[in-house]
Amino acid sequence: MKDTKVDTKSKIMDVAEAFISQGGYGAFSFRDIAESVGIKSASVHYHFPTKGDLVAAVMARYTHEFSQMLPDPCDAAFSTKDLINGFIDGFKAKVVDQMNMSLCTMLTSDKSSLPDAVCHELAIFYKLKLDWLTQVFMRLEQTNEDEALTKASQFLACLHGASILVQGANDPDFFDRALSHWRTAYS
Amino acid sequence: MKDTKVDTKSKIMDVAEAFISQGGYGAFSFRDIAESVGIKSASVHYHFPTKGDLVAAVMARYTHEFSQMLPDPCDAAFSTKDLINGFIDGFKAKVVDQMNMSLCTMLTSDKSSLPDAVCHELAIFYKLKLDWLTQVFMRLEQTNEDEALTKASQFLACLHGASILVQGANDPDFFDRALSHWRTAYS
DNA sequence: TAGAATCTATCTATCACTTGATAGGTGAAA
DNA sequence: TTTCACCTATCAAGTGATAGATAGATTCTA
Repeated sequence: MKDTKVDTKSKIMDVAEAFISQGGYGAFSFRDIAESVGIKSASVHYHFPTKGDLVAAVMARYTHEFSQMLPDPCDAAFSTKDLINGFIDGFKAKVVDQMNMSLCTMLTSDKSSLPDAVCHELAIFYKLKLDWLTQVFMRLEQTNEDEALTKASQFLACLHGASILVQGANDPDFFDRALSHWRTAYS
Repeated sequence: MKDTKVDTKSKIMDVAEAFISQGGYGAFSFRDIAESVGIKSASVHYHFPTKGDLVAAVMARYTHEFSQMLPDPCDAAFSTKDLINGFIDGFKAKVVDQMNMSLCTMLTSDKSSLPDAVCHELAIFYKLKLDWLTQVFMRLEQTNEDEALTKASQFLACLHGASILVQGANDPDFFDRALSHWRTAYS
C-alpha cells in the first residue's frame, strides 16, 4: 500500500534533483517531472503541493544523504588526507563525470527567485559542509577554529568555483587544475 | 537624432545587466525591462529582436568594458601584486558591495537554457580572464604557461566560488576569508 | 525649396504557449 | 465507507514574439 506511494514520491524527487542539477530552479516544470515519472502534473501536486515544497524536500534529502556519507572528521580510522580527497572526489563525480553542477551551486545562483523554505534548506547544507570541513582542518593543521574556518572557506570556494569553470570554459580538465593545490598539499 | 536611439538601447542593456546579475537569464522578461526603461515591451524587441540577442549584446559589452579595464599584464608600471589585488577588488565590488553575482557566474549556471550566441560570448569572456591571469602568473612566478594556467585556474575558481559562498551562506565576510590566501601570498 | 518618400522609434493589440495551481471525479484498497 | 493515489479539465497569469499603426525626423527629388 505504501510502496507505490513512497516509490512515486521518491521518483519525483529523483527526477526533480536531476532537473535542478541540469538547469536550476526555473528550468523545469511540474509537467516535465510528470512526464519523466509517467504520471500527470496534478499528481505531482498531490505529493508536493507547491514547487517550493518539492525543491525544499529534494534539498533536505540531499543534505541528509550527504551527511550520512561524511565520516566523523575526528575518527582516527580516516587519515585527514583521505577525508579531503574523498570530499574532492565526491564533488568531482557530480561536476565532471556527470557534467552538471551540484544542487547547491545551482540553487544558490537562483536564490533571488527561491521560496524561503528552499533558501533555508540551502543554508543548512552550507553550514553542514563548512562545519565538517572546519573540523577536518582543525585536526589536520592543529589550528584554532577561526583559522580552520578560513581554510575550509578557501577550499570550498575553490570546489564550487571549479564546477563553474568546468561548465563555463566547457573543459572538464579545469576541475583537476583548479583543485591540484589542495590535492598535492595533503597527500 | 541618434542620441535618443543609442540612449534607449544602452538603457535597455543597463537594465538587463542588472536583472541578470540579480537572478540570471530566466529571472526577467521583456516586460520587466520595458517597465524599468519606461517604454513598452514591443519597443525592446525593436532594439533587440530576441532575448538571446539582448543578453549576448550585454555580455559582449561587459567583456569589452572588462578588457578595457585590464592593464597590460607585462607593463612594468604595474607590480604583479597590484594586478592581482586589483583583480580581486574588482570582483569584490560586484559580489560583496552590490551583493549579487557577476554576470558570468550567473549566466554559467543558466547555461543549459542559454541561446548559443550567449554561450559563445560567455566562452570569450572566460578565455579573456584566463589568458590575462595566465600572463600575470607567468610574469609573477617565472614559470611556464602550463603552470601559470594552473595557478590562474585555482585563483579564478576561488574567486567564483567565493561569490557563491557569499550568497549561499549569506555572509559577505566569506569573500575575504576565501581570498585571504591569494591576498597574503602576493603582498 | 516644396513636397514626396522613407526611416526611426515607439505604440496598441494580440498571438500561441507555458507556467503553477486548483476543483472535482474515479477506482481500488483498507 | 473512508482514504489513497491518481486522473481530467481548467484557470489566471505570465512568457517571447509578431503585426500593423503612428508621429516625427530625415532624405531624396522635381
